[in-house]
Amino acid sequence: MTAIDTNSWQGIRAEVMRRIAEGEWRPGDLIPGEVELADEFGCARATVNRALQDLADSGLIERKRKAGTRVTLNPVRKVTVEVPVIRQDVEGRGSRYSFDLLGRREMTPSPAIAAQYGLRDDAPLVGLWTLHRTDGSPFALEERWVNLAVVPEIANADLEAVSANEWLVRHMPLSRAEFSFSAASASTSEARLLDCEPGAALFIVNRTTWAGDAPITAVRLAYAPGYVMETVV
Amino acid sequence: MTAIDTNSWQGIRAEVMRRIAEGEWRPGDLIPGEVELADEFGCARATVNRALQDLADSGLIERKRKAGTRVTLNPVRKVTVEVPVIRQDVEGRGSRYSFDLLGRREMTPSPAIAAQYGLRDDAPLVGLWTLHRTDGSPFALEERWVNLAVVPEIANADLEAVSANEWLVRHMPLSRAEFSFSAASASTSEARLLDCEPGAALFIVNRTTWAGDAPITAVRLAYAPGYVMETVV
DNA sequence: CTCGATAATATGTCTAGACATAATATCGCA
DNA sequence: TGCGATATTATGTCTAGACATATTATCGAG
Repeated sequence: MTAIDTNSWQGIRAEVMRRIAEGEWRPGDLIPGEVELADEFGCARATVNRALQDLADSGLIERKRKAGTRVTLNPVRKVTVEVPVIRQDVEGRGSRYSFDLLGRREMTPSPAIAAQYGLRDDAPLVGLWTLHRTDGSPFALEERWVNLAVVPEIANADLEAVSANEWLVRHMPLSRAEFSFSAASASTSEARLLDCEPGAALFIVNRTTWAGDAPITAVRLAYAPGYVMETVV
Repeated sequence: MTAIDTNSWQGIRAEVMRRIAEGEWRPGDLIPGEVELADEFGCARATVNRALQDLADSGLIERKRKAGTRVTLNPVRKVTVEVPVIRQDVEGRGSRYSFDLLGRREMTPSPAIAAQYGLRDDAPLVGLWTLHRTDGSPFALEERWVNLAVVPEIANADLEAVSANEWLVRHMPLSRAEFSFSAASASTSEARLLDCEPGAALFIVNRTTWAGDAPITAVRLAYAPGYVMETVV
């Protein structure tokens, strides 16, 4: 028998999930307190606590001090997706990765960009346009700007050899990132580069990476038609 | 001073994040072991463990028994997004929610659907088409099928009064769901219903909900142009 | 030198008990 | 009755110690 022992926190989590899944505890219900469950499962309260905290993190239950724990009314709200580094995304599908650096331009932010990221309008930026390929075919089109005030060294980097993304990962400390996902129609130039019809629906990922208050880099990735992003368990 | 006490697990997490963010510990580096950190911070090892586990969950560090803990090489991979119930999404933006039930049809699965979900080809399904509105304007178009073998009662439900989604939330126990996100061009009928140009790029969310091995319902949501899904902190 | 058994080690988890904290319930007073 | 102070309670967190487990390092035999 490979069943999970019921007095491990994962076993308790599974049992609580089962009771919720089978309707024993219904959405909105108050479930027994930690001491009661610990008693039932014959384990320490801390173990029950670990299990319930995990379930609360995943949004299945809601907990409040003194008020107790209840099953969430609107179940699936938080979802985790993986936004892979493109190279790994491609290679993970068993294909060969390559990229073309299409263009590179020193620039200052447009008023909209300057306002959005709190940059001075004479802040030095580098704009980079890259086409990522899978087995030679277009995979995603990347439009990126990098804040030279924060990362001046990138001005001298050989971005033909290493993609800007990988360069930044290797040279900058980790930091906070914000993502958004949307859809957009391919412009004529995007269509040409991605080898699709103008107006085709593209999946768009925007990512901004920050170091403290200063934005390091902002990226817009337009995936070739057919790209699907899936949730992980 | 509202600074977080350094010997609470959240304080330790913050300190570890700071050391990573400021480059003290660089991507790929091995960081000190739990006992060493516990000693440095003057707390129990379990407290350090809690902090590091949390950071590992968020993908900032990677941990292996005996091998130790190191800073992740490819920082931002796991991202959490909220996929709200549409009514709450609309009302959360301060708008009035309404919906039209466009159509409803008893059906059996197409061969593709049957294969995908492991259904018999004579399994009874209900197909539902709904237009969700925000302040009267089209917001999202929903195409849904419900597995009548699992939820026979929905055949008699008044789905003009309560949307199918809310009915299911209220009557079915919570269960596992799978999501995918993509982009698609609006068909002529979709364009008419969503009040946009045919071919416009639509953001698509697919969701399948399972009870054990049996799929309960599958939904395809096509959002009106302009919809952006953002990550939560 | 290679391979398999064994030792060493960092993380994973559990326990029992304690105190902290937030939110609710209740009581007493005006 | 209304309201503020107080008690109660469920969860949140920490500790010190113990044992479990995965993985790596090492050592010995062939």
